[in-house]
Amino acid sequence: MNIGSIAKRSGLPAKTIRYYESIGLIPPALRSEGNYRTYSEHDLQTLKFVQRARGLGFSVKDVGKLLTLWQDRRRASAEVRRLAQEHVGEIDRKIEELKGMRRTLTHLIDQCHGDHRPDCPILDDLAGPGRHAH
Amino acid sequence: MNIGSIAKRSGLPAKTIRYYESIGLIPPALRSEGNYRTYSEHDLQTLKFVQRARGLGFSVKDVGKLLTLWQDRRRASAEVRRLAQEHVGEIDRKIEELKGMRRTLTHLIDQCHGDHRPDCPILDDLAGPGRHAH
DNA sequence: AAGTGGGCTTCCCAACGCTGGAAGGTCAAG
DNA sequence: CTTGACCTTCCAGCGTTGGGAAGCCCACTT
Repeated sequence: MNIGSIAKRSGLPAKTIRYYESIGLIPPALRSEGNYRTYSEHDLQTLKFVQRARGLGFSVKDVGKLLTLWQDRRRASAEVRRLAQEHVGEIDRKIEELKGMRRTLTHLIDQCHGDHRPDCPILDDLAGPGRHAH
Repeated sequence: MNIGSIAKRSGLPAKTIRYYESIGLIPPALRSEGNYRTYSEHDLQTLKFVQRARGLGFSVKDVGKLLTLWQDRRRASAEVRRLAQEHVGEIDRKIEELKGMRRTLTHLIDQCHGDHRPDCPILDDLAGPGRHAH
């Protein structure tokens, strides 16, 4: 299986697969006589694993840890659980940050009549404190 | 006022201010005899504006647009409002994406006993369909 | 045998928004 | 005059790709 086929089947672009190899996230692929990367079904499983973990927002670094744990049959599930929980914590922080922005913005938008006139509470607020109460 | 002072007062690191100047987000600062950047109170207002807009998650590019609108006394507030609404849309998309990840992760975490044993539904799920350890 | 077209290779550059560091100039105080 | 804090420019890198150039490989047709 060449990189194009495994790319389609794993859902990861060929470029990304080469990148993951270059940074050591996945081991170097075997090469054919013509120097093409060749992949097995097992490699496909690995790449699918990576794709799903990335889809859940894990950093490439954390995906590396997960891969190691996955391949270690003696790992403690607590370790995986802890990684996942930390990640949920990060996600929660991001959500809260975004919600804060959202609150402020919608509040400002509500106050802005949004017509042809230049008066604009949004800009007024960005321009500095003391012009509007939140 | 040198860059260090305005950095402290605006909340933006000196490096960042130089960077903003280099990409044209803010106009080049006047220079002292010794080639130091010198800033006025007006510049401070501009930098504070930038800092607040960035804090609301606007991209540097959009901050540029907001600055232009801010300085144009004839602008229509509708333009600003539209920019802000688009930004809220982006924020909503990000929040939904994160919430989706969060849902999946917490579901998996709930199923993982998280002790010393190797059995781990989180990894089983990442490994793909049909591989559930039951 | 030669050509054609697609896939593969490596390498470099761009993107985002900074951040760090090196090498050196300026300034005020002791 | 020296020290040390501040400033200058330039270069490089972070993370995760995506784009594209230049060239090799392979299977197919003519």
